[in-house]
Amino acid sequence: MQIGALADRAGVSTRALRYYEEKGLLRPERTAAGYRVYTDEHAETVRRVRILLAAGLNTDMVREILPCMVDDGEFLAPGCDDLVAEFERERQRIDDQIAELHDVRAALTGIIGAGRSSSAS
Amino acid sequence: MQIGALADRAGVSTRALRYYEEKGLLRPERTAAGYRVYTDEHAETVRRVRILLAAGLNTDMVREILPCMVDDGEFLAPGCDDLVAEFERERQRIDDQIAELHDVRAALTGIIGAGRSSSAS
DNA sequence: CTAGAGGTTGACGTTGACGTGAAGGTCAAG
DNA sequence: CTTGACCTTCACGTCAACGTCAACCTCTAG
Repeated sequence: MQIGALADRAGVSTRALRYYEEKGLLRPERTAAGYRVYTDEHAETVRRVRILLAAGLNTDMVREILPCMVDDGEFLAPGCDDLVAEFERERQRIDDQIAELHDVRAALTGIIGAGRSSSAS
Repeated sequence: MQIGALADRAGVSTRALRYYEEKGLLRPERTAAGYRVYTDEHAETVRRVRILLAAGLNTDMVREILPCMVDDGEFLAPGCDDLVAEFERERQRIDDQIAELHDVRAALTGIIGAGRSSSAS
């Protein structure tokens, strides 16, 4: 699979895929001519990258987490033990973020609800 | 209250306060010399601005929402009716974001838990 | 009156995740 | 053997929410 095909399939730009490689998130093979070649595993990796980035992690964190995300989640990849503390900090950050989002959501709901009642009056 | 005092009290930089004003989120009075003068209400507004920005809204959305956030939340300020649809889209965005965060949180928890069990082995 | 703390308006710098050409190599099709 | 789609590597542009620095003004205290 070449870069364009993966881009279509994953719904991202080719620029993004090259960027992910530049940041060490993706390591495609190369043809003799220098063309990037991707596998289905790369596609799965891209899916995970998108989710992690969308959650507010930066590429450095994603690069550290990716090798620790094994399919079954049964045990940890070697070297991931040392990163647990960092992951816990990140999880705390996410919890804070979720709490803030709930607050804003409640505020919005209040406004929207008030809008309904005021438009009904 | 001058800009430095509000900055200390609200835990933000003076630059941020001037930026909020530039974006129309804050309208302090001025002394004859041109110094900005803030009230307790401005402090409350800044608190709300921080929360909304932290939740991923941009200054344009915050500017629209702020006048709709009345203290009791009982009824809506005039002109806010028209924005309800926009607020509902924003709430949907927040819901999506929360869902994504929960996914990532679960993934992190899986990794952290696996780390514990593997380090115990 | 003078120092110093704090205020003012520009205006350019920063960061992260890409967008957007430019200039050129590669490859299957006609 | 050339067109056209796709690929390559630079390398500068973008956008939001500020940070930072410059040059200058204002107010209070000693």
